[in-house]
Amino acid sequence: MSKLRIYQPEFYSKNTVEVARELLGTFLIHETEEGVTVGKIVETEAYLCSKDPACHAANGMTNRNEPMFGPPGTVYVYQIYGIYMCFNAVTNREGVGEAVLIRALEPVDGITLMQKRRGKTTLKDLCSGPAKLVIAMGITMDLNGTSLYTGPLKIGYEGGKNFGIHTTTRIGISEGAELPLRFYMEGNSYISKK
DNA sequence: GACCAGATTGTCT
DNA sequence: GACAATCTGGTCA
Repeated sequence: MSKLRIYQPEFYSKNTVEVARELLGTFLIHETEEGVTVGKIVETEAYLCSKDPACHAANGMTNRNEPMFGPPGTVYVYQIYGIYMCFNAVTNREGVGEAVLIRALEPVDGITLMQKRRGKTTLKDLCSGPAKLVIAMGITMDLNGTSLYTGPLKIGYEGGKNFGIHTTTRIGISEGAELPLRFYMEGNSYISKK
């Protein structure tokens, strides 16, 4: 993990679908006082502003989705169903309102800390869902609006990629559910759903 | 294994 | 006042 390279703003400034695909196989790193946790991203979803009723930004900027309209590489964390939270990486350009939802991670480092936070020991249960990985990584609303290249939460990569990418429809939404905007790493057993 | 109901609260209409 | 980019734990097979 020592030769991880952190993605710079230019990486997030591209087409949202392209960023969602390229994020697969990269590493999410969170440095906290409790310790460092690292997970490999194995599942993502793209949320496009235009023609995507499921996107929070589809109906313009509100108090909640304001970070989505920030510069690319901004962290967008929001609470859902009262008790859970989800983590997004803002993409495209400032003012557009698009982002990539991180849906699942494969635990890489700081696993005992993840197990402590989750109250579970099974590796596959630690990060196999958007709300689970937020808990395992120790992500909170404090990170909302921070930067993925200067803050404590970062995304980096190492080496090349050698795996297939599956494209399917998204999960857990009522509108725009037919759009093929979910991507996951082929053959990985840490995704949220097969 | 599959299916289903309940939890619980910020945000928007 | 209704809903939401979910998870968990229960039941039934």
